[in-house]
Amino acid sequence: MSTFSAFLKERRKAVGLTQEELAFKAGVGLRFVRDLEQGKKTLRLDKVNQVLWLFGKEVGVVDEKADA
Amino acid sequence: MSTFSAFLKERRKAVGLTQEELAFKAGVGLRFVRDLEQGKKTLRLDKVNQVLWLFGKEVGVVDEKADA
DNA sequence: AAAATTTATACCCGATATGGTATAATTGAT
DNA sequence: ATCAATTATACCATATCGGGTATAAATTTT
Repeated sequence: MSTFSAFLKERRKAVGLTQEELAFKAGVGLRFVRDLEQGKKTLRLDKVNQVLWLFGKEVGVVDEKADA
Repeated sequence: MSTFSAFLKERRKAVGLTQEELAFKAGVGLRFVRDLEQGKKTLRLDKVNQVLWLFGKEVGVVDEKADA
């Protein structure tokens, strides 16, 4: 499950950004941010990282079903 | 940095599997396992998960530069 | 309430990841 | 040191991701 979806959707709103603004800041396409928040599971690792880095986070190994 | 590389390479050897066996068990191609352990950064999230699940782990959000 | 903004869904296209295979290099065993 | 097994690198094919755009739906603002 894309915990990324929940995490980012919340974080983005917390700092008051639109998907479009976030996409621009992260250097990814708007479509990607949408797919990401929609929970698409086949995203590319590096692109996800580009977004997470905006929040001081990144993709890593966690225990199964764990919630970061 | 693909912490995945280090994590999986070590874990795989710990259980005494070859890349080929791991690939088969995970249901991914041998080439993918190789790319993964080689630290390729543009891998697909779902494929990485297929491998991590074999070890009770998965991809998740972690603090930047953190080591799981 | 309507209007405006934001988000979701659908389509096309180009770039590339994945899988397969082959070969080279490396590692391990005898 | 030789031979076997494992791993690394390279090439080709197919599938699909990411970006862009357009439209619909949903949310927010007034």
